[in-house]
Amino acid sequence: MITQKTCHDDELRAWLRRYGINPTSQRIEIARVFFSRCIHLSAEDVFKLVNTGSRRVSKATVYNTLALLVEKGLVRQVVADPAKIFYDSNTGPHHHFYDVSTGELSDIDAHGVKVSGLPPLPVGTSLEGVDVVVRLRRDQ
Amino acid sequence: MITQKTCHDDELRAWLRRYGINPTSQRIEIARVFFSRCIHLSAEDVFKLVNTGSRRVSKATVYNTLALLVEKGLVRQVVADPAKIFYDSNTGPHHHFYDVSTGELSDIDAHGVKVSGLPPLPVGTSLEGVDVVVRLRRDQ
DNA sequence: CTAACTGCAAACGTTTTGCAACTTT
DNA sequence: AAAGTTGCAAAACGTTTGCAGTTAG
Repeated sequence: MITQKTCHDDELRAWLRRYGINPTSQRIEIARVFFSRCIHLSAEDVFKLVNTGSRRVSKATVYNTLALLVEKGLVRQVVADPAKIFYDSNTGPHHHFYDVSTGELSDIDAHGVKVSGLPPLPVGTSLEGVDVVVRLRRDQ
Repeated sequence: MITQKTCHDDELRAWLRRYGINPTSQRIEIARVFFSRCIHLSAEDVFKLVNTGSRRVSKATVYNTLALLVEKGLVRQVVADPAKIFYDSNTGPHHHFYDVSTGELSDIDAHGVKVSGLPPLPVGTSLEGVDVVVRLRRDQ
């Protein structure tokens, strides 16, 4: 299900630096999993992926780095599952299908999707984002 | 912030029974907090509210009962905060503002709000619901 | 040398679970 | 007695933190 594409470290290093992140070897490993095909990953997924084979990255570093990637805008958090946070390397405007039976998250291109008729924001606040989660259940 | 309206036990008993829930004294206490004004409550909120004064309801029972209320459709879960689940006694169609600075959740009436242009559901799945969470941040 | 980063383990807050005791029929 | 419900404590889970040790500029 989770595929891993090999990327040159130089590419990843450049990507991180472009966003003002010091590219350490652990951060490059973590960046690699987001550069690869699968874009919806929990912290646990990332931890497992970077620790396949001989590499060793601790949980603390995974969480620290994920927080850093979110802060710097390379990756965004998706709150869809009560149990865990997903990290999404697709930072363009889009929404999500969330399969409550499997816990799987998939993209809905924001192209064409429109949310209209929202009331104005409460005064003294500014918009962080609009999340649309379409929850669905697999039929038996 | 959290107000409590007194309700007759008979009313609450009837409400629970209507949904096929055996109305024990603890379940009545928990139902009471949802019958009252405030509709967005975390499990912790409910635990505190039912344990003001002399009443004693354990955490396990709070969680058991909340799960039961969700299963029977008296209350719905709202996933907006990564740290905790909200329970919402407003089961009609509506959406939410979520203030990321305070953790406060407030309703957006679905009246007038329209989500259009969503792609068809994946085959073999059926719709559970569409959640729209407008995340906002308090200005400093 | 210094500042930044990492790993471990322990702590944290929320939620779940096992089980004995208590109700209710 | 049987079935359903409750409370406690302990455990589980994802996440965060403190700090000593390591690495990189």
